[in-house]
Amino acid sequence: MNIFADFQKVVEAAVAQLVEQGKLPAGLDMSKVTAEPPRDATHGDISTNVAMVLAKPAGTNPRALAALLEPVLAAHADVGKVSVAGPGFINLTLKPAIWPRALAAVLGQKDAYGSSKLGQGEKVNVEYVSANPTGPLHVGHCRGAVFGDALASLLAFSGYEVTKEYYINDAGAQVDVLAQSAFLRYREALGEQVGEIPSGLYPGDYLKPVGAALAKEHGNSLLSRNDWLPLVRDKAISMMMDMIRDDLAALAIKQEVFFSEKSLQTSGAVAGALAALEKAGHIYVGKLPPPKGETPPDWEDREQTLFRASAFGDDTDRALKKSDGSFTYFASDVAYAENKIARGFGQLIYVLGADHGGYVKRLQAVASAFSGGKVQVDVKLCQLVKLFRNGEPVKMSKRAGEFVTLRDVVDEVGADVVRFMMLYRKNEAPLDFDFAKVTEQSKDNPVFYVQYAHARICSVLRNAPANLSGTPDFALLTDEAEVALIRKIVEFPRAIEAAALAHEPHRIAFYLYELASEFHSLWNRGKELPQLRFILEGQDNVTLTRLAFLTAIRYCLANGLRVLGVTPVEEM
RNA sequence: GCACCCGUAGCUCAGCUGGAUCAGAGCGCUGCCCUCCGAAGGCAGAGGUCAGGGGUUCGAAUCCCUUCGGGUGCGCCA
Repeated sequence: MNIFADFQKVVEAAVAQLVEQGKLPAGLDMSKVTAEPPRDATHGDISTNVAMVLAKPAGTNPRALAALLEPVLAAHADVGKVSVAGPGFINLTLKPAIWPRALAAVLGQKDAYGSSKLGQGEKVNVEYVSANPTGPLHVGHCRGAVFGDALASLLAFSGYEVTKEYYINDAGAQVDVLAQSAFLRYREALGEQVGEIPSGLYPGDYLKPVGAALAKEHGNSLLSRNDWLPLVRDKAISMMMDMIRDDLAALAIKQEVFFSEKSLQTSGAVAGALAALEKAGHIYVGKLPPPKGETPPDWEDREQTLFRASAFGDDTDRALKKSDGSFTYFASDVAYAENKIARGFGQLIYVLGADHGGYVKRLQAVASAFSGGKVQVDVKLCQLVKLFRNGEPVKMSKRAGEFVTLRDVVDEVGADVVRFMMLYRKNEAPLDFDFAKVTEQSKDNPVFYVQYAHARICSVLRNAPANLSGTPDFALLTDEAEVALIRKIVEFPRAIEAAALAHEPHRIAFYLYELASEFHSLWNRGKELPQLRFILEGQDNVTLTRLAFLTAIRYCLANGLRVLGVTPVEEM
């Protein structure tokens, strides 16, 4: 039950009724009409802008239109009072009976409270992480990983059919370097002294097991073969991907599709995709102008095979083949997009690092070219995470292989903390992550604060006497703090829906923080006003009511946390 | 030079896709609240020309233009 969505329909019906009576013209655009909680709760329970939005197209003014709508809305069974305020807001105060019904609905829906059919089963592809399979994930990958995963589960919760996907970059030069690095470790495993790993190769110890595995599998037979590279490469990639999957599992992330870039090339999909574009007239051979301003010193003016991305909103056309005729990385992306679209996705979401900003338009251009503009592409760019330890920035040197791995962070502070903190900020805002702060058990730490609210509720429920008699009666919840919480509970589905539509999971994190805050506030009122406590001896009806009330709050907290992939803990 | 992101309180950031006593939260600062289900909390005070300027309309922190300031990226790397 989402009373705001419900009342939006009520408002629309009221307009339709007036149209039918000939008091309003037909064909009014309802898309900007909203029904939302008013900023100030004293204005009522639901506020709609219908009169202001429709006044002009209806050829009247907001106050007059509001006056027309007022009696129609007042006739609704759940509406207690209608008032017109300000420039033409219509405020509805609902009859008190609606709240017990709303709370009862929450208790009935349990774990499903907040879920919806918003997406109507539309197929959505969320691609995230997609780190090169050349080593373990590092902190930089954390944010995109968590963000993508939370967004995927948010969309699934909202009625979309979501596929979580990882694109394996197993076709470029970097995996040959990986193979060479692994081969060195192989020789090392056979007893050779390899010394310092030459620069340009991957120095990390994590390739030692790959070398050992190769030695175990092949003995020294690879040394005498000159075709060892593909074999070593495949083994190394496979072991790196196992490691990456393990890293992701530590963050409770499990993607279902791991899509190989190489498979696109070997299967001919890349050539096929280019042929399709060619046929549609989106490809030509030509020269790109050098970038404005400083011309790169190594600039050579050469002909390339180009995609007419500029026809689809990109700044310039994009190279599909290098000057030597081989495919660019982007060509694989083109084939990959074609593949995704062929699989029937209506929306493609890419979660990328902020350094891929220049890539957004060409991805949209490709999808547009293949789908005729029908498939939507949303690229979510995640800004950098800055690590701190007690206020001091953590230094990382990539050259020396001294980067902080994702695993290091998760091992130190726990998956729940990492996940919540990564989501407690808009994706396009940079994020500071201080090891000391995020593990602190105080209200300064939002993860803790929200979890604490949930644990406190569980604590009360544990302490409740078993043999209460009577029935809950939500009409007994009349204190302002209680009423505020009921409103907040009722808002939950709306918060989820808004977050899903905007592809912004951080909104849920903020909602949960606010909900927790209202709860802690009510709790403390119980210190000053003992009659507000949850468990009251000898007043079973009140106690039962408040326990049911707490349970409803708990569903909001737990369901919201679950969407974010954070465990709702019962004790701390 | 071009494109994208950002600019809100001393600090870190929200602001529900244009709404109303709307300028908010947390930290920090000042002062309060445990005989009581978890004080691991809560309440109150001080603090901002929403970077500057213009425009769009009933209405702008939010949309458009522009200036300034910060970040990222910019043919064949992946």
